[in-house]
Amino acid sequence: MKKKVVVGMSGGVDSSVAAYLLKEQGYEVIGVTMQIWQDQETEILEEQGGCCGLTAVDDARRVANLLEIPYYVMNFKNEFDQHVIQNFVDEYKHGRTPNPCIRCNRYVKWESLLQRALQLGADYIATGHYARIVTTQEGRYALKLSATHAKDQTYALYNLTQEQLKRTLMPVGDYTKDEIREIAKKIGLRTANKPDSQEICFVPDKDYAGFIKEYTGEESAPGNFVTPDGRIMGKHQGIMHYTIGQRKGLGSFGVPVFVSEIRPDTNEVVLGSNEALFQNVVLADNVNYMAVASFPAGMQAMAKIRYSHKGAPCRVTVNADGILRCTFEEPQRAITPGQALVLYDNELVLGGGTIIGRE
RNA sequence: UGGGCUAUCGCCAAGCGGUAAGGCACAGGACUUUGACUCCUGCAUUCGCUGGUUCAAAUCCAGCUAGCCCAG
Repeated sequence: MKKKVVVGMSGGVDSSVAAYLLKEQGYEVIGVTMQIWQDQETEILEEQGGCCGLTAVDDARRVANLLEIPYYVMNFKNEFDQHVIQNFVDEYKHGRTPNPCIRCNRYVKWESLLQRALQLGADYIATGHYARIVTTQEGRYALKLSATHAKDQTYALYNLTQEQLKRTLMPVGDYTKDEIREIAKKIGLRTANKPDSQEICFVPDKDYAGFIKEYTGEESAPGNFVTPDGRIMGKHQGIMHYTIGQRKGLGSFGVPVFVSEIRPDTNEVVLGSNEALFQNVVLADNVNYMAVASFPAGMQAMAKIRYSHKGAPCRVTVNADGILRCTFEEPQRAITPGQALVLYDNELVLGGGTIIGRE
């Protein structure tokens, strides 16, 4: 009997081709678009290529018709609000810089979608992510870099659980983006040239501080820009407008200045030179183990501290409280609390955690 | 009220008679399934104002205005 798979279809090229490939491979494919966030404004902006709007549904439905697979739209707005948006807002209010895509993947795209898929009698869920899933000799599931390292999305997926990975297929991870577009063109997908999505999908105008203000109904509290030694340099608009390493929007001080620290307790934003942004040690919590069940003390790894980070060699130790300590060989720029630390062994994702501090 | 000094883009600042450097900020674009960073492009027909000298002035001269400092 054919294995059944639910494919999360965004209407974009990648997930469309994923559905096609799985059908070719002999799976019984069901297409699903997750409604996670939508309002009048985003519907318009979605046309530039988002992941969760009306045109997404139209495009996905058309692709499903073309592939002759069943297609459903599922509502995950509550789950998205609860696990992604609320956390996003809360993190910013505390002076941290969250990566909502990571939580969306773990809690919405996987946890909730997988649950619904299983209810439909599916064996797997699948997406159009550029990553591969492998099993280790110890029988663990782990993400592996996609065929094109340039287009890799493992960073945003480090937090998936063993149970989730066990039931996941990522068929486009074996191809390059160009190959995927070729396939899309070959099978006549009208979305073959649709641009890649970007920006936070629920804040398409990039004004996330404005979004938080609207969502919470609270004004952001202005405070002081200060030097590392406490001298007041000016007024800031509220802590949530800033992130570590930021240069734009701070005002003129004669030389470039960057946000080096955010102090929610005193509502201060510390400004300093670019050089002051480099540090060697990252502390992280909520560690998720992927390719290995634990990290032996002093373990060597390559670590990424943000999505676009190329990765750098480091040594890792986890203390009794479960706090991960990662010491880089070379100082890294703008280690930012709230972002994820993801550890790699060559192409394999060893695991990762949420950055809570640095030294 | 005498004497001296200074007035060039939002900020800092080159220029010293030959037809307005640069930095910061800002704007737009590129990059990017997070926030940032980075990169590219743009940004004073005009030099406090008014006259004068000169082929030619932000650059020299005079007056005016404003700010700063010293003396009263």
